[in-house]
Amino acid sequence: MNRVDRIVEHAEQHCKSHGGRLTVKRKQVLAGLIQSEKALSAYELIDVCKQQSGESMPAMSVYRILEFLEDEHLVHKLSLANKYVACAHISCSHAHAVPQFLICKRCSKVKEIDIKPATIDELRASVNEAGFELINTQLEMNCLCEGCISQAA
Amino acid sequence: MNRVDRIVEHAEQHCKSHGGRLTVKRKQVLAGLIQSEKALSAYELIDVCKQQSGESMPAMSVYRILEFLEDEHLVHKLSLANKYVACAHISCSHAHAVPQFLICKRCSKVKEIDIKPATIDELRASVNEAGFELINTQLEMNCLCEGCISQAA
DNA sequence: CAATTAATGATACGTTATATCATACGTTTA
DNA sequence: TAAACGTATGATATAACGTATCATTAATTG
Repeated sequence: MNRVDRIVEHAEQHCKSHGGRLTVKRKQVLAGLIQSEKALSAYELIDVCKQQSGESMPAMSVYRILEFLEDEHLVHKLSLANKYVACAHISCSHAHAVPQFLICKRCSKVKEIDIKPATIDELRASVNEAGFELINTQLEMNCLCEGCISQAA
Repeated sequence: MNRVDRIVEHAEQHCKSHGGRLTVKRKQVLAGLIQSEKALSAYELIDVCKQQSGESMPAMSVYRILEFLEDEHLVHKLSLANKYVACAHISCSHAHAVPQFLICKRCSKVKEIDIKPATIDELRASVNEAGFELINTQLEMNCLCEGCISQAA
């Protein structure tokens, strides 16, 4: 079984464990995202699905499915790029904190990292000093990835 | 002269100082953003301009003008909210570091803050550890503002 | 197996943004 | 001052992104 299938299988177990159903369509979408190894827009994902399965996938379905996958924490929406990316930790068994995302502005490769809690605390303190309150700590940062840095050089 | 006009005047001086032209239309757009004291979508801004001037402003123009104002650092685009906000420092004479934005998810009020450089450094270090490189430090964070916090309570 | 709930299909529409070509306006300069 | 040039705006079309709604099909449960 290949990498993608293994992850999808984990995802299915995850869903089953609390009554969710990872249907064929949903698997297609998730597999498309995992396969591509980068963030895709909803419409790029439609193309990927079409290529992989032959049949076309209506935009409406993709959005519905992405919403489901987000609720299941299998996919993250990246607002900075208006794209979606498979969670990097689907196959991990332990719980994960809110992740932070490094998004390559050039090739859309995404790295999901955990920033030191102390740094997050400092951030939150700065926010509170300003009278605001963080409602989540999902930071998204525009970056260049290793590959694109060396290409640019 | 009122607050908005004073800021617009500063903006005009800023543009003139290096050959930019803050035309009537551009002033309208900028003034609309300053007036509203929160982030607006391009189309909300069209409505505001229409109300203020009577004549309608084509979407194309607003986008062009927003681009100009961004280039002049008079307006920031907030990707997290798909909205635009007037720079909080137009009237300041000193140079500013890259700002960070606290965006109230409920009412679109925006606070532009400077996070402690040390915190930014830690952030950048985390990013570099992951093999990526920050291409800018404009963080955008989903928050609740003071007003909305107390309302929610 | 009927009833109910969940998922998908189909269609339309709303919102956000860009491409392109034409027109008007300001400057410069001959 | 008029031609020439660059900048700004108008007008129109279309691309890209996302949601609303109702119908239909599939799965689950009583």
